[in-house]
Amino acid sequence: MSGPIRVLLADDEHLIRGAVAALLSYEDDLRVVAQAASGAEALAMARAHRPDVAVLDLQMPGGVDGVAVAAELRTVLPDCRTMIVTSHGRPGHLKRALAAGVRGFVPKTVSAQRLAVIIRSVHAGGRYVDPELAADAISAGDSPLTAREAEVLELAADGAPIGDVARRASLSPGTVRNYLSSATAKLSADNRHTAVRIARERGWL
Amino acid sequence: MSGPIRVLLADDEHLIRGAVAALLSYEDDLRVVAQAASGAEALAMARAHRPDVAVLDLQMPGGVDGVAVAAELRTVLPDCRTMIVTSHGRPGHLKRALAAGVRGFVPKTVSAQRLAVIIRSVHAGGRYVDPELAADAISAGDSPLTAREAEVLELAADGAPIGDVARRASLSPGTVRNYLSSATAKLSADNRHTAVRIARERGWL
DNA sequence: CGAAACCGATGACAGATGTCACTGCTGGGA
DNA sequence: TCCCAGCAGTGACATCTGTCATCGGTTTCG
Repeated sequence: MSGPIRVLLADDEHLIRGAVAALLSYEDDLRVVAQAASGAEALAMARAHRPDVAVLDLQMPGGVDGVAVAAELRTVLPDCRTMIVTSHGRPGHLKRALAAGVRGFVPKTVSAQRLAVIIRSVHAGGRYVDPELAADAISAGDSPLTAREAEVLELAADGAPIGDVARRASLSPGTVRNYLSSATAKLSADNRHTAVRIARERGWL
Repeated sequence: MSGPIRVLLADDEHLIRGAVAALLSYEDDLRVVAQAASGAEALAMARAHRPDVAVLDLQMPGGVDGVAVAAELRTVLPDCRTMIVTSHGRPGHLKRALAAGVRGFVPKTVSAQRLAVIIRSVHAGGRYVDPELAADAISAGDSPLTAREAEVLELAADGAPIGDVARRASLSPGTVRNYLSSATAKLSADNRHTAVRIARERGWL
């Protein structure tokens, strides 16, 4: 009753994008109608080709990552289902993705056949989250950090001294120290640097 | 006068590995004779199938990365040319790779067609290094860090306090501080944490 | 041999950092 | 309404860190 599923593929790695496109083309009911190498390009392509499903790499150059694209697509093309494919499956990414309306979240370790199956499932209105990533996300739990704590920790992530962080956050150095101290305590880390690492691992940053 | 080029493909991401294998199979003179999802598996496969060219992902699970595989292959299968494919092209990786006898170093942003061309070139005895990565490596230059400085910086990379680092390095805390201080100065960083970041970026860690 | 570089360590010092207590202010929620 | 959590700040204190000078030992190179 309907034509093939129209797929948008976004991945900055040409080798992978092209190769996946080739493999998916073996499936009669899937058609890759557009490809993109960055988040911005993905949005432009989506507007132009109006795909049924957008398969997005999580990390792409240019600041606009897969989740951002998904969030934008939800308003621009509400009928387009989105899914994320990624190499590094941090729990927090999964949460962000689901919050952005993403319906599929899979690691790149899956085979192309499985990917095709999942694309069909997502297109049909289903959801799919890699079981292992889901387990990680559940065990990681919710972030205990308040908004400001996370914000300040983010600004301190590059290892800059507190003075710099305070200036960038437009806060008093003392306040910054307090936030970093409480964040460090909540993550039971030795100092803010390990706190950053832990928060990153948990996907809370 | 000779058969197709026998290729070993090693990448932990099944999606990519399978897809690249499929694309390379379009080339009449290339044949993917073995695939591996880890460094150890790659070595086993290489021993069993004796490929002409090994295409290795830089980062693979299990401690044995692409460069380690290449180094091992040089003694086990001296006739097998090796090349590295990677997503993150840090200058230092390139150096390590070349030192390990790798003859090709390309980012995953290349197309499959180009990869095929490069495989042929490497098999014919040529070398190929991505121009952009080469430029980065040259501009990054050699590491100014001494062996101990790099070692201590590595141990301090997780943000652990100096006492821990000293214990793990079996050094006096004072000595650790001195090494970290000189390393920080050489990298003109604010503190050891940013020094770690800079060294990582340059591939000196 | 002498010089230079690296390794390992100590001591001293200033400044950065982590921790705690305490003060206001604000916006919910019971 | 009161109470609590979060936000923003100050002050004080102990500790950690970064920096410097200095020492003795070793390798290596000219």
